[in-house]
Amino acid sequence: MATLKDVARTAGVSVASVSRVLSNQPQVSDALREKVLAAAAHHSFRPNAVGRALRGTGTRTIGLVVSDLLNPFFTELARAVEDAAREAGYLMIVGNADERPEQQDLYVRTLLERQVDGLIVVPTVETSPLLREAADLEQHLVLLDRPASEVHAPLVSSDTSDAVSQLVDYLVTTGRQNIGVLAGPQYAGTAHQRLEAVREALARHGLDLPAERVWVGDYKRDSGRAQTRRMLDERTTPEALLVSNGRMALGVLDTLSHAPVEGSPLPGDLALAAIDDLDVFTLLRPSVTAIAQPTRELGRRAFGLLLDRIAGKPVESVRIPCTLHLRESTEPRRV
Amino acid sequence: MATLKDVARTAGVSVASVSRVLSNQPQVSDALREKVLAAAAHHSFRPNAVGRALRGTGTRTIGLVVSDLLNPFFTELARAVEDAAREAGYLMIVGNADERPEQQDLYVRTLLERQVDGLIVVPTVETSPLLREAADLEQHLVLLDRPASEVHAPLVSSDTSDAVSQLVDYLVTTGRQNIGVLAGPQYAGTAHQRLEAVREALARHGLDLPAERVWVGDYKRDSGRAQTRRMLDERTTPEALLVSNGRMALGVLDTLSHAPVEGSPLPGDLALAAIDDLDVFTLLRPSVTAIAQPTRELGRRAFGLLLDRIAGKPVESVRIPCTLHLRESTEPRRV
DNA sequence: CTGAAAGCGCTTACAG
DNA sequence: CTGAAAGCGCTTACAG
Repeated sequence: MATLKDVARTAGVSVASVSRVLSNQPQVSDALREKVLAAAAHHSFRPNAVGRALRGTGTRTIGLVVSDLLNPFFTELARAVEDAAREAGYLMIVGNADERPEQQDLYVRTLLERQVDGLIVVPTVETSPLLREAADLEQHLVLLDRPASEVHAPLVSSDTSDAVSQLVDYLVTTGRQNIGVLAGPQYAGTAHQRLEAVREALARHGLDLPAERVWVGDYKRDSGRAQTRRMLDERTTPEALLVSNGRMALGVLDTLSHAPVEGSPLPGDLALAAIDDLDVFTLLRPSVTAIAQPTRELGRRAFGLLLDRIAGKPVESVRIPCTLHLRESTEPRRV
Repeated sequence: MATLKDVARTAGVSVASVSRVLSNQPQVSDALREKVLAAAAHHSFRPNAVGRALRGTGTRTIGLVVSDLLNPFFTELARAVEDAAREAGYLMIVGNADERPEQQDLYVRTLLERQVDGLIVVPTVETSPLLREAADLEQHLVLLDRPASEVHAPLVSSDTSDAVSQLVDYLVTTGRQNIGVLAGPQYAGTAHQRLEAVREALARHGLDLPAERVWVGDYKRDSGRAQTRRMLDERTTPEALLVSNGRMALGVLDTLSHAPVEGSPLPGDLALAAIDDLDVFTLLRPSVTAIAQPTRELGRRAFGLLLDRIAGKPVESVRIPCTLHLRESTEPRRV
């Protein structure tokens, strides 16, 4: 590949002049500009961003590390961050931690070494010494979706409590008091919050959430299947089940539709709702009630905060409320 | 951030020695190694990959530009490439062209400027001067999933013809001769191939595929909805419809399930099959027959070819066959 | 085994 | 308006 030097030689000018022309600096004569542009075109010159970055003007690159890129929620989140980044002239590099702390740290380390101008992380686990260190070393860091303890960085997350509260109100007032939860994994900061939101909403009706009505999965589809089998085996099926994320809900549905008893128990016997709204929920029969997260808004705000941090402005954590979509899967019994 | 120079100063040695220790070169004394490691730890030293890359040892980064990252097929494809890259010690940067040629070129240009060691592209359109130029300038380029004309680069793609042939055989021998196709957009190289595969399979049975039984969408869900409405309005519904990708099939299902006539026409009246197998197809009722692409294999092979190119080995294009999954949506009429 | 020095491709004060 | 020169952080022949 041709370099500035090559272009300078064919144009018969200095590399400094070539650099000025190609970076659109105003103080250059038209004659010089013309010579340089012709030479650049002749060489199919493409600037080397590595050289430029080393000089210290930043890399115009941000990193995004998500906990699981195959999860459609994170795919859409990544997409929102990417759109915002591209509009602002930044390139986004995504790393997929796949819910593995070592892999998360591998990406964080790699991205820092590549001198990204800032980093957005959906923490896989609640605690990471590397993230803590990065924040303390004044790296530009923004947390997204999930909190991470002792990491001094702003967090952009969704607030499920209002929507959960509306959902619980609806279930209880239509006769379902015996409500169970398929919660997310301990290590994910969101799992705990969502569980608490249900507990508080129930408490407002004077109801409690005993341990035998809480199952725990890992946010993947298979755990939805496994926990549902356990629930059916234990004959402890509640009247309504609130599933902490979308993919587990698919697993639940899959197992219910293959349950030993002919026919699906929905919605007659078991009302079902998910936190996290998937495209397909409207296609299934019964369609699935869900709490939709403000996904694109989350991504957009996270990038906004990061830009502010890079620009040295003060930033604060942000919480954005979710929306409840009532569908067939929570309709009251017909009796 | 601390640099090699800082570490050298505190260790009381030269930067060359620090570099040698930190890159695990063998010819260093234990005493020196110890001093350097201590100093590096003291500074929380993190090597600057930009400095290293400029020196000319490559960036250990590859770029992947996909035509639409929100399409689960490409998400999984990206994931497969990422896994292969990570295992080989490479970082992958994804760019999402969103089916827009200018955006594809933006990413290709940006990635080349950042000195990626190689580039894998799912071409949004059949032709791109920039891609052609990149290939001709000896950049390491591999095309994935879709061909691009006049671009001198190897292609890794899936071969649907066998699976389509099996599917058509099944439909015809079980009494469905009037077969229609919802094809993909002209600009995608795969769309044409898939349509031809159906045409050839039908020809083997002495059947043809007239223009009035071919609808054209853009691989997105909404176009599945729109074309289905057209089909219903025109009262030209065939006995079986083969949809060229998964998301359009979801749109078709959505519209059929809301069709004016009560009840879904599946599978009694209209057999449905998709090219591209989505997770949810097994959850829907009827479950949806699909031709599954060897997604992970495609991603893995593409990265393999790229590594070979980078290593200077000769590489050839690869085609990998698809697999047919017969499900309820193509079951013969019960009559 | 270790160090001094050159150089990767760029940008930007500093002169003129 | 233009050029010569320094320097970003690293690696690697070249000496010793």
